[in-house]
Amino acid sequence: MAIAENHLIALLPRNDRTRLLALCEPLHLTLAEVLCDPGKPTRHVYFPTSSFISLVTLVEGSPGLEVGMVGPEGMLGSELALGVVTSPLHSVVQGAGAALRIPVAAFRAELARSPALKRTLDRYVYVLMAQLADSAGCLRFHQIGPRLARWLLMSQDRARADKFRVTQEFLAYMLGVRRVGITTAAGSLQRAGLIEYHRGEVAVLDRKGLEAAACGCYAADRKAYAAQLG
Amino acid sequence: MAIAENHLIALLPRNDRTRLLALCEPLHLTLAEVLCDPGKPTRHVYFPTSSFISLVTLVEGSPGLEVGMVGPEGMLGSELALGVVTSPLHSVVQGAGAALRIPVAAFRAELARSPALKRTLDRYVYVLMAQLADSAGCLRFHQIGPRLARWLLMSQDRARADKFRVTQEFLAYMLGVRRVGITTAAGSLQRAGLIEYHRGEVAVLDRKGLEAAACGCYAADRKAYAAQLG
DNA sequence: CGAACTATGTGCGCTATCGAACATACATTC
DNA sequence: GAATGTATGTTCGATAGCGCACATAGTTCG
Repeated sequence: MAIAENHLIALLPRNDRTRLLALCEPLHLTLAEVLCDPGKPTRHVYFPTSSFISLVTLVEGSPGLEVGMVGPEGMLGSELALGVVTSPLHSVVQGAGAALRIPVAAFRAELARSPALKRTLDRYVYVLMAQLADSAGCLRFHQIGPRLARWLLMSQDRARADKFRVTQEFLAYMLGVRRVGITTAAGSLQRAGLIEYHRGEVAVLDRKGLEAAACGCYAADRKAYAAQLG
Repeated sequence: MAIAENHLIALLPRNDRTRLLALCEPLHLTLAEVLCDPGKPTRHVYFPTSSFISLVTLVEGSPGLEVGMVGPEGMLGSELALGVVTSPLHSVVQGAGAALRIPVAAFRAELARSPALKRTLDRYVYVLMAQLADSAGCLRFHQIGPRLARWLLMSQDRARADKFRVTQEFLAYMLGVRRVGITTAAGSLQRAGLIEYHRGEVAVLDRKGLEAAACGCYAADRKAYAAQLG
């Protein structure tokens, strides 16, 4: 299954890809599952195929804040490419679905063996850094509405579906705002006919319109990814 | 000069260090000099020895926002370790002083030759990522006062002096707030006897007190650095 | 010495967002 | 079909920080 459903794996030359896939164990990620805690040793790397994951930073007893998103275009555990075996971030499953995983030891061995894999990961790390930096600027300068629109687009891309599940409570947590703030912003998007929202189920009705409503960070992120791994 | 004044260089084994230093051109960085623009190809890597540099992200016509700081503990151009020759960020000299620089081509060649250099850079990239993620959380959850205190401590560390030059205007730009916000916050710190501020010259009077006034992000950053490169 | 510039300080009304409490409405289970 | 839980909507007062305009005080330079 899932031969090329993850884009990073798809980018590998045939031989490297085959070897990597041989190490992979397919599994299902369930909503809200925590795949890794900051500081703790990474046990597996994950390549989402139809699932996606939020990267969440914690500072000083704050509730948390999403600073990155990983779906079939990326992977969890890219810090191994840097020779570091702990993640600085929380990783929470945000869209349930399928993923491939590989134990750390096996992955490191393959990393040492496959220069193509190494190069791909290096580039992905760079994309992640760009995403982190963007997140900070977006957080400071953009209002809730555009940030929400951006988030919905990013999720839609990764879920590879026009509908997906997410409560306002969760969204508030991700964006670092009150739930009420989401209620208001989502209400606007809905009234504008861009989305439909009902009890934890969002449907994107007008993709173009939503892109127009989102802040430029969405486009910037995509561009950064495309430049390195497009 | 400057044999081990940069910590990353100091970490290298003698032979690698000697080779690297042979490539280095010492130079003086002047205040507000822009060393690199996002998207543009990196021409040189820089190892500050007594200078320091701000990493600034730009989003959608916003004035900019500091997301990282590089002094004698780090370097500019670590993205080369990822095989990428453009930086995602602006780099602005924030503390004038000495640095070593190496043309990109020579540095890449040395990188290919020295596994120790590669490993050091990889770890540094990881530290930078942690700093970026922290910055985002700090920005969202911490108030101006603690953020300013953190910034002053980070600068003091990198300037390796108790006094350094910085205007409130510049500080406002770095922290992404109004100048007036800095006036107020700096006034508080001064009244509390932690710093002395006069026309672009800050003196840290009470280091411990300032650490207490800073948000936990300062300690977190140091810890992350020490864990990888301490 | 005076002019021009740079750096800091102050005051005022404004807005996005906050925090908390409460009100509905749909969904599930017994 | 009553009860419980989950998801969303509304209201209200509070506040951190904003944008702007203007005041003051060192500094530099002709």
